[in-house]
Amino acid sequence: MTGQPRQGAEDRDFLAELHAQIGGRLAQQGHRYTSGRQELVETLVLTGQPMTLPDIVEAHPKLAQSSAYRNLDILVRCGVIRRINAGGDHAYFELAEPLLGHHHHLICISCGSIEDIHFDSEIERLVDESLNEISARTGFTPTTHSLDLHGHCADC
Amino acid sequence: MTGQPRQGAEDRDFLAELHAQIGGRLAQQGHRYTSGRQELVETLVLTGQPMTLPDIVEAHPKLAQSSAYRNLDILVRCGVIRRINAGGDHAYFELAEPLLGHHHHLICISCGSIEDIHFDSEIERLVDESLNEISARTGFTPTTHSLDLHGHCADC
DNA sequence: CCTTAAGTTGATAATGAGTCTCATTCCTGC
DNA sequence: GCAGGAATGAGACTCATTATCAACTTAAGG
Repeated sequence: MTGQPRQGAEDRDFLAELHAQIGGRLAQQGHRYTSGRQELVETLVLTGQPMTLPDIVEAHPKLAQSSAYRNLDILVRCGVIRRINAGGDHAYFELAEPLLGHHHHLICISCGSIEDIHFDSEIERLVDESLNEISARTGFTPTTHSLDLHGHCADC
Repeated sequence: MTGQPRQGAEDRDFLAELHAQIGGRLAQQGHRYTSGRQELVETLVLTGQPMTLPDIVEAHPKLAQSSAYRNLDILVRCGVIRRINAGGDHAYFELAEPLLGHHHHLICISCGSIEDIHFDSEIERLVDESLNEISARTGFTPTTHSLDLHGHCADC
């Protein structure tokens, strides 16, 4: 479901529904779902992997840098896009979890690339339990967790 | 062991041994363990929580900003200190896991504070298993994992 | 339609965390 | 002691990201 570029016929339906959902979310916050924002989202969906801003602009040169940054920020605020701080020069962006599903990342400490991975749901359940217990004990109110694996990717 | 400021008598032994270990690591890479670097380490140890560079300089105004950055970088390269990218303006620094033990973080998305937490070792074992399996399948060579909880701290 | 208000865009300027430079100072082994 | 390498600190610099602002687009009323 995740991690694959989308192009087929049923994926057009997926895109249409996604756009509808996102349009709703933006409207709730008094924002418009303009063509530039749609292209931003489609670029992320079609790539199927987290992208940096230079990645995005390169893949879609029509998007002005300043607008891309501004729109990514708005989409992040609206919960449509998630910003990933991998430690390199640039932040990475991908669809937010409500749209893409809960998952984690393989982060290469050599080349900085990021790949999505999915965990066994049993493990997720156990981790969630632990986290909830810790939250209850410390008065911390969790919204999400991130479990990322750092190392060297197959190419490095 | 972690998360508590250190001041007591047996903690002086801990510090002495720590300094010895770190000195060895630095020497291996042809670096000296100067007083500025020792103070950097002690500030982190005594605080017992991840700190940003402004935190460190405020706690120890003798340290010049440029030297602090340079020395943190060297200590990170030598595996003595770990850099945490929490997403805020500043990176956080803490003792590396070989010195502080494996642990995770509560990251407040309001005020940006970071607190150390420890997991049940059984959970850690299961997570490690999953991660190893994923690594084997994808050709990824892991060095470490990060499991952080994002949300609002008790004060926010 | 016309108007108006609000949202958006893109070029550009500004911000600021982190890095680099370099002259000076400090160590350390000989 | 002293020569050579390492470290320091002040300041200049880089560059990802944000803010600014005038021009443009859109949506809703009247």
